[in-house]
Order: sequence, then C-alpha cells, then structure tokens
Amino acid sequence: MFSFSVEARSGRARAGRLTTPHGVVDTPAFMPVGTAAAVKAVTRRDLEEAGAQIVLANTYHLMLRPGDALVRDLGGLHGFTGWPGPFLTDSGGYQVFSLAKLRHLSEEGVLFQSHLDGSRHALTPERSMEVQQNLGADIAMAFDECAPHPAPREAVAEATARTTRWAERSRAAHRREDQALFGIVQGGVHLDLRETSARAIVAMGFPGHGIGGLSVGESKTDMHAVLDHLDPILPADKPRYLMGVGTPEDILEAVARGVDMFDCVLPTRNARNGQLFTSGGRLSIRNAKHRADPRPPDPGCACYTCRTVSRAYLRHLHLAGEMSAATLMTIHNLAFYLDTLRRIGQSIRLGRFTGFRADMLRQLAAAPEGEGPGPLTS
RNA sequence: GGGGAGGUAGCGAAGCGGCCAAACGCAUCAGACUGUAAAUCUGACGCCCCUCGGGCUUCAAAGGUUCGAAUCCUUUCCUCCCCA
Repeated sequence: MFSFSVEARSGRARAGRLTTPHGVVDTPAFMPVGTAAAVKAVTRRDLEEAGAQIVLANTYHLMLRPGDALVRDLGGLHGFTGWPGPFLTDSGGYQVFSLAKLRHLSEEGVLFQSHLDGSRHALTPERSMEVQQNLGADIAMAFDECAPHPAPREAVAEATARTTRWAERSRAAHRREDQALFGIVQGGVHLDLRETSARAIVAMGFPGHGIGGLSVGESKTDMHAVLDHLDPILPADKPRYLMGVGTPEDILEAVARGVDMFDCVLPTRNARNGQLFTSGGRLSIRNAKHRADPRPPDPGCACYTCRTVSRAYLRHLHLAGEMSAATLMTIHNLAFYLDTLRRIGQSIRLGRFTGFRADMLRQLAAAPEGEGPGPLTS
C-alpha cells in the first residue's frame, strides 16, 4: 500500500517513486502547501494542470476548523476536498514553533490558544495521531517540537529529546495501516544532536523520515552541514522529507544531499504578495519597471498564466487588488516549482544532475539584461 | 443681489499663535516573506546635503499684527450651499 523505491542516482541525488494508496509521487517531489485543506487562491483543476502529485494539509488548523470529526465523517480529506491524489498532513508540530506566543509546552504536549477565537485546545502526540487518522492523509507526521533559531544548545537538546519521546508515543498511538507515519529528526544546527536524534528515530522503523527545524533562520552553510551529516545516517531506501524548505536554490542544494521531498509556502504566499519565481530569478510584479511590459511573466514557462497574461496586466491586477492576481501568480509559481522538480528528476535519471544544478543556480542568480528580476540570493 | 461654509503636501482630510515640513487614510515607490495567525508586514513619500543630523521653500495670493503665523487682521482671487 505504501512503498518507496530509488530508481536512479546522480552523485548523492536520488530520483525515485513513492507509491501511496491514492497514487504515485515521483521524487524528488514538491508538495504544495494547503494548510486548511486548500492551496490558497487556486482550485483543484489548477493544481492538476500545474502537475501537483501530492498536497500538504495541517492538523492544527483542521482540528480547529472545520474539526477533524467532520472531515472524517465526510470521507476524510479525500472525500471532503475531492482531491484524488495523495495527501500528507503535518502534525501541528510546526505550530508549536510558529504560535509560540499562544501556547504552553509540557512533556505531555502543547496547550494552544486558538488563533481564531482564543479558545484553548490541547495537542499531544496521541491527539495529533487521532486527528491525522481522522483526516486520513496518505502520510502522517509524528508530533514534534521545532526549536527556534537561534536558541541555547540546551534548549535545542531538550526539544530534540522530547521530539524523540513524542515520536515513540506517536508511533504507539498510530493504527491506520493505509497511512504511513514518518518520524522527524530535530537537533537544530548541532551535528551531534542531529546524529543522536536521527539514530533514535531511525531505530523506531518509520517508513520515511522528516528533517525538521531547518530554514528557521540558520545559515545556508549550517543547513548544508546538517544535510551532509544526516545523509549517511538515514536509511537510503526510505524517503527523506526536508520540511518547510524552501527556495529553488535550497531545494537544489538539498537534492544534491540526498533529500527526496519538500514543501514550502514560498511559491503560494509570495505569489499572493506579488513575487514570482522565474527561470531568471525572482520578479516583483509591483515594480514600476513592469508597468508597460507586454511580455509574459516567464517567457520560458508554459503555464496557464504565462500563456495568457502579460507582466503589465498582472501588475495592474495585483495593484488593483483583484483576486485573479493571486490566482494567476500562484498558478505560475506552483508550475515553476513543480516543473523545476520534474527537471531535477530528469537530470538525475540521465546522470547529469551535477551539471544541471550548476546551470540552474547560475541562471537563477543572473538577471536578464536591464529589466530582469534580481538575483535569488538571500 | 442677500446670507452661509470653505480653499492644507498626488488625492481625501486633521491642525486653528510656538511642541508643524504639518496627524491620519488612500495612492505611489522600495523591501521582506522558507512543515501559512500572512491576498500580509516593514520602510520611504515638499526640495537639497543625505548617516546621525542639517539646510532650504511651503498650508489660495498679497499685505499686515506678533519675539514667533497654516493658525489673528485687511484686501484680492477661486470653490460650494441656501434665499431671491
């Protein structure tokens, strides 16, 4: 029902295939983020046309609204949304980090104050598993604690140890056999903590592994060092999911270090905020230089948006606050990410990933003459 | 013709003797965004030097009162409302 196979390698980069109850996902894969069981601004048709193979949703948000019992009664995420492909649900662990001001942490779990109405809700490994099993995604994530960065080493060590204990409890509470449960490695930027965490999580026998706690403010060098360190520790025959990452450059670098799966809000959120990811780097549609530019957002792109609208029109729609601006730009950004991942996979299968990666990084950093978008460096 | 209310930065609109280059909103310009409390947030926004800061010119126009005026007085110009 759930399987993963690596079909090609190029250096340490892997191309493979993840089989789930609701379909196959080619890896390396990008999962559009649909926190509230919806990828913001777009429809299922847009997702299918852009080539999405799997979508992510969130335990915390859906538990609060509309409630996991309702989703369960309507046939789980698949029945509820109509999305026929695979889903992955995050455990709510990230909200322990992002809603830090609204929660109280203990060994038992986390007490949240709802960001919607202030009401109090508990999330424990057991409750997270219950919610995720009600939601019925193809892949569930263990309930973890994502430590902030920077943080004292002691705090990271404690969060990491707790994540390990919570992983054990998550595993014990997880029953559904048609749903894979991934464990999550924490440890911040400390390689020894990462190693301890990874060995403990791997020993629990999860069918896949999340790498959490990165892209929270640490340097690229630190992130790469963590991935380099983890590569030989994580079982090669199981998928590795780098949670919450990232920019196109981040993804290229992570694939080069053996990562198979990604998710990130950047393509969708930035689209709504007027930023497009293109083969020539980032493009801010608000900028006055696009005022009368008749060219498509990305001349090298075949998505619906690039086939049908100009930069000038898109800029107008965005400045005018038209909803279609968010939709059109989300369609493009998702198409760009999905297409990029597809091309990465192709290059791995052809044994040419190293060259592809170098070319792509150069392309992303080079702004086309004059009116081009700026470099993607952060 | 008579009576009334006004003219403030790109627009709208506060201010009504010093703390005013002038609140606030919009528009504009730039930036940020990494397991989504985000169709959000931050900054700039009279001109010049431009780093703190400093210099210069403004609140319809001209003249005046005052140590000091967007704020008070006089005249002019221009809007809007009501009555003939």
